[in-house]
Amino acid sequence: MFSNRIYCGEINANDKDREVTVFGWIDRKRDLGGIVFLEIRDITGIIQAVFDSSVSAENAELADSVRSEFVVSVTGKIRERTPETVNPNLPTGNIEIFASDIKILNKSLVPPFPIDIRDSINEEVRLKYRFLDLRREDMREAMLKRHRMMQITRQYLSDHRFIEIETPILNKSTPEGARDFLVPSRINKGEFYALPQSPQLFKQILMISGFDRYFQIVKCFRDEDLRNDRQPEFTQIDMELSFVTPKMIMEIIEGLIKKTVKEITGKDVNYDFPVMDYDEAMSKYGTDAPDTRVGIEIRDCTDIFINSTFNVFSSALSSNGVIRGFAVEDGGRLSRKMTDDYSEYVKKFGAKGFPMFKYNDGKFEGGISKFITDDEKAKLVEKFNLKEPAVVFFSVDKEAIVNSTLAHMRMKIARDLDMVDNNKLNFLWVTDFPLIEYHEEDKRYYAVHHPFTAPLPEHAEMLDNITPETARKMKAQAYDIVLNGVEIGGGSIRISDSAIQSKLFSVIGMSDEEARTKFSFLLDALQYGAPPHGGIALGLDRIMMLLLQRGSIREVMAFPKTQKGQCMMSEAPSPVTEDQLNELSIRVVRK
RNA sequence: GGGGUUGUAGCUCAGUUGGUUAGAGUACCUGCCUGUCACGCAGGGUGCCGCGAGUUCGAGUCUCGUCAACCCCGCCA
Repeated sequence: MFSNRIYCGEINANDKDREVTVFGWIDRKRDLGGIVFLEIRDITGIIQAVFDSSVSAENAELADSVRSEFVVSVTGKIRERTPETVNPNLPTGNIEIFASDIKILNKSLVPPFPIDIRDSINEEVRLKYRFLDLRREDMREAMLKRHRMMQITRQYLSDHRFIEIETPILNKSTPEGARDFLVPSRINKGEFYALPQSPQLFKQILMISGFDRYFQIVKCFRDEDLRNDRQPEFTQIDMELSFVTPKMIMEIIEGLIKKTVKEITGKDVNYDFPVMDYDEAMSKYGTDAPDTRVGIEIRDCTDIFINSTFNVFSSALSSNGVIRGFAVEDGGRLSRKMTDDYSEYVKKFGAKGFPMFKYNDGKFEGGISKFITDDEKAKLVEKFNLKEPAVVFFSVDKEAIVNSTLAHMRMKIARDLDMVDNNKLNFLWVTDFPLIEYHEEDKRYYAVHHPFTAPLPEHAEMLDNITPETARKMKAQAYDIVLNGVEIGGGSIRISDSAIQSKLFSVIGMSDEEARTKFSFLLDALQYGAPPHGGIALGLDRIMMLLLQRGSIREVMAFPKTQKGQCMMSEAPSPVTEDQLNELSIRVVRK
């Protein structure tokens, strides 16, 4: 019965006079009495079928009896529409099926929300009825393009000699980094697997095994709080290569990205991805993932105000703070209300305020301008290259707060003033991340990327003599790829010198025994002829989100979870039976 | 753990200063209609105003609490 099927969206004028049968859902019905139009939808698109009661009253009556989302088969002859009845809004709008038969294959309840229009519907309802939501145009497009991206990736990487190898989902827990999802072991009572945060250790093992280029499109799991670009399970395009430099990896990734962007969006990315080191990104943009679509840059003004008598500035400077700011050439569009709101808004970043002044016709006005000396004014004009009417904002606090505040406000103001070009795709490599970071509260160092990341060769000896200050200066062979201010991937060259590896472990406060219990198999393997190697992982969901210009990665995932990690459709997570718990020797403690 | 926004018909949303019978569009149901394509026309209200307390003669509206979704900080590479 289904063997002579043709897809709705694939019928065209060349099929004229052909008798076809389509199978699909009722997208819409227009009953004009003696004539009934049905729009039939399948995975490829929509086609109109016509039922004329003067040809078959029986068929027209049956067509009239269908409702939205009924599943039908329609048989008939393809014919061209007369010019005045062509629908230019429909890809198949120049033709239609002149139906000779219709069968109702299944009925449907009235759907809880419309399938046929691109209206924004409450996400809670969409997620509960995801099976219906996925029938809608936006989701269908997202799923088809996501499939396309995975196909391109597999083809491209295979062409570049990468081999796709699966790694375990049931894994060993390592308390470094994000929280693990744990899975109790029935056979080994009291013990747990962890779901992988990434296949990091296994892909390094594969290098040692001689598979010199590995890749995998793989689910990763992190039990952390959610955001619009963060889900507890997400998909990475993970890879690892032997005998490579960062430059080689970056070239391979650029090739893949450019091909993907072309296929998914039709756009050409005809520039080499700029490379910026971490220190420059932090000083100009206050973040390691700058959105370079916005030209506003941060400038350090600490030296200008070193002798300032303005209390806000002087007290911050006396407690080791910094003063940084940026200028917005706003053409007078920033209102008093907006700047007032901003000084409230910055509090979420830990800032106490958001001092500003306006620059107009060579004069400083409003805000803190009366606390600025003529000498300071001259220096500020030069520092920010002030010419046009502009507003200059400052942040004054500890460096981390200043960076965070300015990074966020730079983007917020740009969005408020409509200064962000949504058609741009600004890719950027950020390199030379710090290798380790000192945590004030814990009084210890942490690996910024992960503890197998190699330092820059010329910085390796700094490991012998680490202080919180020198730690900031020791850089890693680590690189992130950023698109429009979102980190879409990152990786590093790994340590293959066991002396450096054990030094690094000791610096981050991990004893040999501790390292051995956590990573024993990798440390063992590294002693059996480990090739120099490195890798990278791309966030598939985030890339799709950005390329399709969707507001969250949930829009490009078939079955995402809510912010509380729940699936509205299956209602996971859920309690389990006492028997199941007993079998696992687990008791739930209720608080 | 914290801050914010939202929650009224299946869906999208309005609802004034607290005022007596809670509305619009759409969907849905019934009928009419032979070239529609967001078809049109006529008729029909299908409601736990998220939930629970409180204030009040009276609460969709005010207060407190609570739940959920979303956004953000912390957290997370």
